[in-house]
Amino acid sequence: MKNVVREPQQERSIEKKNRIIDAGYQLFSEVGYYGTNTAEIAKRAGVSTGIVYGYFRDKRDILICVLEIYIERVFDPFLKMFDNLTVPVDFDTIISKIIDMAIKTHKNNRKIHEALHSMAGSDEAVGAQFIALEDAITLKIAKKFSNLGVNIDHALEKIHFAMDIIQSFSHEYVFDKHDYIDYTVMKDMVITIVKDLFI
Amino acid sequence: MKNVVREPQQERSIEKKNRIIDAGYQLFSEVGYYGTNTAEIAKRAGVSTGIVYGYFRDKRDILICVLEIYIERVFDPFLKMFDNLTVPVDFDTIISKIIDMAIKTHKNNRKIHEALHSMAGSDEAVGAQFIALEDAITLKIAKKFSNLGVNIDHALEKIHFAMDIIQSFSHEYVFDKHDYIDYTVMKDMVITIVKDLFI
Amino acid sequence: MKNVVREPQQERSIEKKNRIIDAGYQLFSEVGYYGTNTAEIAKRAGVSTGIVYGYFRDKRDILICVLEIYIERVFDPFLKMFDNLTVPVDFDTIISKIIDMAIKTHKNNRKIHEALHSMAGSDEAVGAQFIALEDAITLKIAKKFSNLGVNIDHALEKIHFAMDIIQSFSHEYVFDKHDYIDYTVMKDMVITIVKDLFI
Amino acid sequence: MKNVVREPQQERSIEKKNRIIDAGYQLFSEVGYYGTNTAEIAKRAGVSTGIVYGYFRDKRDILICVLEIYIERVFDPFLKMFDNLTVPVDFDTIISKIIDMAIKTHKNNRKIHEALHSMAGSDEAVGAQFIALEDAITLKIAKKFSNLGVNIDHALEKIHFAMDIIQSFSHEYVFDKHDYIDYTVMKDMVITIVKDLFI
DNA sequence: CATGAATGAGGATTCATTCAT
DNA sequence: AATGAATGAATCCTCATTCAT
Repeated sequence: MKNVVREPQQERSIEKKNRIIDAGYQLFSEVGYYGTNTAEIAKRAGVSTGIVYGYFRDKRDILICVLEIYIERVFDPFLKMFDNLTVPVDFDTIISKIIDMAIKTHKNNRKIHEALHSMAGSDEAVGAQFIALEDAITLKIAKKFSNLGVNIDHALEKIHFAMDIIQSFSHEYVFDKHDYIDYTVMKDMVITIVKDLFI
Repeated sequence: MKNVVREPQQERSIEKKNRIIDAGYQLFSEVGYYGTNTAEIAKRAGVSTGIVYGYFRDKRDILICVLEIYIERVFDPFLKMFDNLTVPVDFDTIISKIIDMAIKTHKNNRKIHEALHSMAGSDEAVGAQFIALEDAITLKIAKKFSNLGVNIDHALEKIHFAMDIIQSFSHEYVFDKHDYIDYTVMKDMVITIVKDLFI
Repeated sequence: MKNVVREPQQERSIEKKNRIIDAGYQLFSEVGYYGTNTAEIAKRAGVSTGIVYGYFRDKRDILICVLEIYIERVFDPFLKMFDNLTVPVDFDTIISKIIDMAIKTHKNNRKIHEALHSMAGSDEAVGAQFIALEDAITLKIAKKFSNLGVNIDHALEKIHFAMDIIQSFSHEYVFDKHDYIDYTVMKDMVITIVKDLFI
Repeated sequence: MKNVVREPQQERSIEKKNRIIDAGYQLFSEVGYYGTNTAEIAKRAGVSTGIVYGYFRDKRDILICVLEIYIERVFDPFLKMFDNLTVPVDFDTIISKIIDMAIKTHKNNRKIHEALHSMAGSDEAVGAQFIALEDAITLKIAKKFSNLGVNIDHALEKIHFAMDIIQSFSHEYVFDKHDYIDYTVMKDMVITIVKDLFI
């Protein structure tokens, strides 16, 4: 029974595992998955190369954990925005808030976002995680509306697509920086479009 | 003077260079940039590994050329759609056509699209190319409208964002396949939204 | 004073040391010396990896102990067969019995036998042990005959060689399984040959 | 199609492949399979580590090739001894010759013999090769006798077992060196025994 | 005595790139 | 211009052994 990955119970161990994930997070952000080697991760985490394999099956396993952290960090606050929603839904406010948050998280995580997304194509599990995430968000929001008694035609399609648009815009906003674009104008466009979808 | 990359003049040479690019195109599509090695590219192209470095500075150089071909293949026909545009602009028709074409090119090039996009984050030149491309399209379309005497408020922002939405949807359409989504419905949403932007 | 190997006095300790040896015995049998790692030995023995080095200098030291156990288990009963020998020696019976026992022990210990023998070539101590063992057996049997007043020309050579033949046959019998060989016939050949040596 | 092993056509290449095999042969002899690393093999062969994997799938592949060479070197001359056999068979002479040759080849190849045999237990292919070899020898000799019109009861068992005995003796002769054994006496015993088998 | 986390040297293998022909 | 053999640094991962607790 080789390749057994320790499931750390000790506080110190958990902290060490987290340090490794953090190091991976940073390095994948900085130089991408393929630009990072395990020795570097270990060094950055302040541990030996060997122990990395005490906590993770392999390098890819670190990637998966980084992905989990990323999702937690980026999407959990996003989902929480819908917890306090009340009727009548003030779409104007919520949409604006969501876009602001999307921009903010994109800004704070732009490099790791790129790095992870670029793996989605080649690594099945990573791709699946992203899809699962979109599903979770779409379904959760739909359920929320349903619970509030708000009926929306083609709710799933609208929610999903609104998300796509917002993502796309946030990405645009944070990365591309086409200098001929007035992003304030564009942001208003997004708000209008998304609002129109739901009202 | 080492590392001089031959600019092939002979027909045979040009054809050989293209074969290499094609091989790269295929392999990057199939297994991604990091999953491909130069020996494999050479073999697929029917040339020796050595000569690859006669035509290309390094492996990345092949990537850049593949990217060029990709852009040519995918975006040139896209741009041509606007050549025959006449006033009054039939937005309904043109938007529908564009979406159909976007879906079609996404379908035909889904793997290479993934592969190249995943490089945009880690390779500056690749990222720059994508941005330049978006610029070219946005500006060309804007100019076309201008030439036709069609005045649109915030034309650049609208065109750019319309493109983003269509890209996003095409991607969604071709890749994700969330089973709870009715993509026909979504497509109509996209058409409506984009039309509303311009009318 | 580092690296001092504890000589366990406590009963519990002795039992623990034996458990480690047993674990080594099993694992060396199953996957060979190089296919076994110390962590696995510790786990199988139900002890920590660290304490293994409390009882053994290093991994090889476990091997040596396993070898001792092996010799004890396999050859002691063999030697005991000669204890009750009486004159006139009934070679027919004793040879037959010895062959049967050799086959039986080979069968019961085939894997560890392989594992240990394969180390004899590369590890001097292991090789020496095997030689010492053969010496012990040969000399003990010779002495027995001498004590019984049985005189045999070139007794040492005959005994030693008889042993070789029987070993070789047992090995053949248990391992090779050439399907064109009738091992019953072969066994009779062995008995005849060995008998002829001594009568 | 990765991991393609060059099948060298060029003279220079064949010579290089042989140099690697020879280096493996030597090193496996000197320090065993597990005591040898590929870098060392490459160095000894005067090539780079990389090219080793141009000629061999992996380290084990080198072992297999070494085994082939070993078999060729050791057993081919052995088989050739039977080519010129005529009736009536002079068992006395041929057996004596075979034993002499067996001793000689054992002497010349004692270390590699040990190294390869020690792998037979853990590597299925190596084990199978040894068995196939014994089969080939046994069957070839049997056929020879048959072709010569020499009829032997239980020929296969006798030939096989004679081989076993000779092997065993040669091994004894070359390796063990129990100092109380007179190997000249023992050799005569072997000759007598084997002769008695066939006459 | 005991634990099991930690170490880090070592090893097999890959692959972008160069070079002799 | 072309070949493909050759290079060797780099990488992932293992595991015997040590050490803090």
